[in-house]
Amino acid sequence: MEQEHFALGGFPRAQAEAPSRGSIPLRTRRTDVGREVSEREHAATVRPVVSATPAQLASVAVGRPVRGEFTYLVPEALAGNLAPGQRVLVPFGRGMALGFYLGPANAPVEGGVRLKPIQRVLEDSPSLPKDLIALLRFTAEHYRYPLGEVIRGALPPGLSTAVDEKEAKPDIQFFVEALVTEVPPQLARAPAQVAVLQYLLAVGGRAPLDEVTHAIPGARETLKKLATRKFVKWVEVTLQPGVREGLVQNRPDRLTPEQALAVKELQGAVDAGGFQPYLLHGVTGSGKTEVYLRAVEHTLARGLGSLVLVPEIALTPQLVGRFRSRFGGDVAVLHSGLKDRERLFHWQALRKGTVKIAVGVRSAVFAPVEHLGLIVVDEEHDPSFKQDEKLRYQARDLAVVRGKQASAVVVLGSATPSLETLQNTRSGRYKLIELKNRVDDRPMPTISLVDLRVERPREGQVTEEAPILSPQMLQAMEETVAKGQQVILFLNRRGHSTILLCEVCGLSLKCQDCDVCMTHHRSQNRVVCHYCGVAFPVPDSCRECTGPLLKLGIGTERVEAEVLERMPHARVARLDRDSATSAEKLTELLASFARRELDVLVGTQMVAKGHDFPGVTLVCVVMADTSLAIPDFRAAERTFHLLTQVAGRAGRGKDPGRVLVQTYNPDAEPVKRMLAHDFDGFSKQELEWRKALAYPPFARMASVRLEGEHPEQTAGVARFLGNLVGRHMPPASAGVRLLGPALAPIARIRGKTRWQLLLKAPTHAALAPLLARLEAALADVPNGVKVVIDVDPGAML
DNA sequence: AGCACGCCGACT
DNA sequence: GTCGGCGTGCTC
Repeated sequence: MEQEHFALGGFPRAQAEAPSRGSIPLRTRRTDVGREVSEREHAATVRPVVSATPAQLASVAVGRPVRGEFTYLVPEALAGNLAPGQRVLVPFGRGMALGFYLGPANAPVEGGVRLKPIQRVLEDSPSLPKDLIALLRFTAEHYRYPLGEVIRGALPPGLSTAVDEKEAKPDIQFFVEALVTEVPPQLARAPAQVAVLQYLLAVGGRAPLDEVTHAIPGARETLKKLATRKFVKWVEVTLQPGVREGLVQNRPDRLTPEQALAVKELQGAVDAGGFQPYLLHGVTGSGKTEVYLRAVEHTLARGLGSLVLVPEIALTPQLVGRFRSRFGGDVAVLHSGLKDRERLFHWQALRKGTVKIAVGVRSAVFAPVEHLGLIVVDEEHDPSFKQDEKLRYQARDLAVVRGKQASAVVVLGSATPSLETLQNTRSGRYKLIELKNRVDDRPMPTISLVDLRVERPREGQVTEEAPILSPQMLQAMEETVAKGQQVILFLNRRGHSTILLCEVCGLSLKCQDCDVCMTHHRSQNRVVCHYCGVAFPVPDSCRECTGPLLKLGIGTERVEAEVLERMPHARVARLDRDSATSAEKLTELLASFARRELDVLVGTQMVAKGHDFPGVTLVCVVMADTSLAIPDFRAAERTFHLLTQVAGRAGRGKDPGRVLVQTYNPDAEPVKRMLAHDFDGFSKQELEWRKALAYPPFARMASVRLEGEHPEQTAGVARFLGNLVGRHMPPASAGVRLLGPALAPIARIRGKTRWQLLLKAPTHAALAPLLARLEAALADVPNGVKVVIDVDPGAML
């Protein structure tokens, strides 16, 4: 408001605004005919006559964190040579900046700015294809992020700096190829070589060297040994279409009737051309991946490109392997481990159309796949599709937008679809394809409940030694291991005990800088804050009153310890962020479990994701309650997803699976419904609840998060922004609601006070003007307070 | 993000 | 009296 007044010179709005629209920034000038015209008019009437071409003005996104597009003059030498999507060098501020030519600008800039000319063009053919420009523009607009930064972030590092075009070095890539079809017995005493060879065989016998060395550390040396023993050979491959002979050996001949129908439907849609979104709702183990593969195969045969998004490559090596083994060099696998040069190479290969399939994590939604015919989002409900820093985009949502812009078929696949996608299907926007049965008629696992209120009486004392595995669970584990089958134990909390409570004064040990309890990690003999990472030796008494500390709340470390104690003969490992410290460690642990070198795997949600371990016949949920109490409107949905996904790890091989769920809340909706395999019932109920309270998918949200050193100042800014929203609130009929400002659920992290505001509205369009206001107001926020706007937020924490 | 301009403390 | 602290503001 203050700013508006200042800009308008204190005139009453009505008087000041009308003339300002057209003429404020324009000086007048005298023309040949002696008539006074404004510069705007001058530009419009005289310039085309004086100099030849009308398209002398270029709209350019500058690769700096500044909002909006900038207008530049097109030097005569470049006129006609510019193509949208080209990287250009532009004078910006005092120096030069990387820019992206977006197209001709139609009007000169207001405010009497003297335009500067584009310095030069950095490449002959545009790095950005046209349809990507549209997607990136949408992204910048929707998620309120500077367009130049959005573009720069989408490009591989080699293209996101102002250097001249460079061809990615290798048009060849090193592959390694297995010369045997199974692990030869003479390797029995060389586990490293076995591991590498097994990886190679698992992905179809051939893989890029980089991929293998990324998956298995030290594989380079191991491969050299294998090569001298003639078990593998090195191949130089020119990445061009048609290098996939002999790569289709794991293609099943038969599909289930459901799969066949799904494939037929998708192939038909690809043939028909045009935008068509689908939800592929298939129970765990129903063979969704094979449906994707067939659809991609068909799309490729039509000469069209495919884009496949997966939640986390490290957790889905099998899926990547299947794409690799089916399509060989026609696939670009885009993951975080790529080196700059590889990234650039893949980008250019896709851009040139020599590689037509991209498989990757959320950022791959911006991969320059040419002639896009099909987009697949696997495990579409997975929260990792939402980026939680900088540009806070939802890759699954952008995939649908991209599909629409490119007139492509979009397949969102999941066993537990998000309620957003489900609602889009119910409303008829997406078509539904269902896979209700598992492949080979494998039964769904049987699920049974252990009511901890009954099964684990407190016996009058709560101690560190109180058992956490019920007799039923232990017995089931014993039976399973005795049969040579495998067990997964799931608990979504790290550490040994999660609360250290003083027996005398009742205070629990909290982090000094964060508003959370410290977790005891016994293996490190330390207490750790899971938010800021601070750690120190376990205190033996209360900080306040020196009373003795009680260790409450269980984590995976404690579960592991108990399994080791109760089943000393079993081979046990733990999989969580503490044990899988690197991507390599993680793959190694998973591979080791897959090779059945372990009987029991204890883990956090890392064990829940799409793994395919045929040996697992028992899944135990140690405590289903951990994610129920989180103050987030999606807590129930998350819990249901997590439980269903982890249960889905059971019985994927020839032996039937079973699931045991321990809980203190057997009547909680997600627990009850998961037990009954009742996805429809759960989602119906949950959707009703969301509708009643106007939460997504029946509303759009944006959250404004503040974080600041000084509690008072931060609170002040939160109130300021709250007032600002209040003043610009549209009429009540628009249905926009402001919740807060309020202290965030975790009010302090790393010593910074946190506040948040939540905006809800029936549509994003109703929200957009408010967000624009907020964004403009951020300039007035003092430096000590950081504010971010999160459009379509994932978690509320 | 850079890189200015711009008003208040310790130094030749 | 100057050198310089980093607080706001702009970059076509």
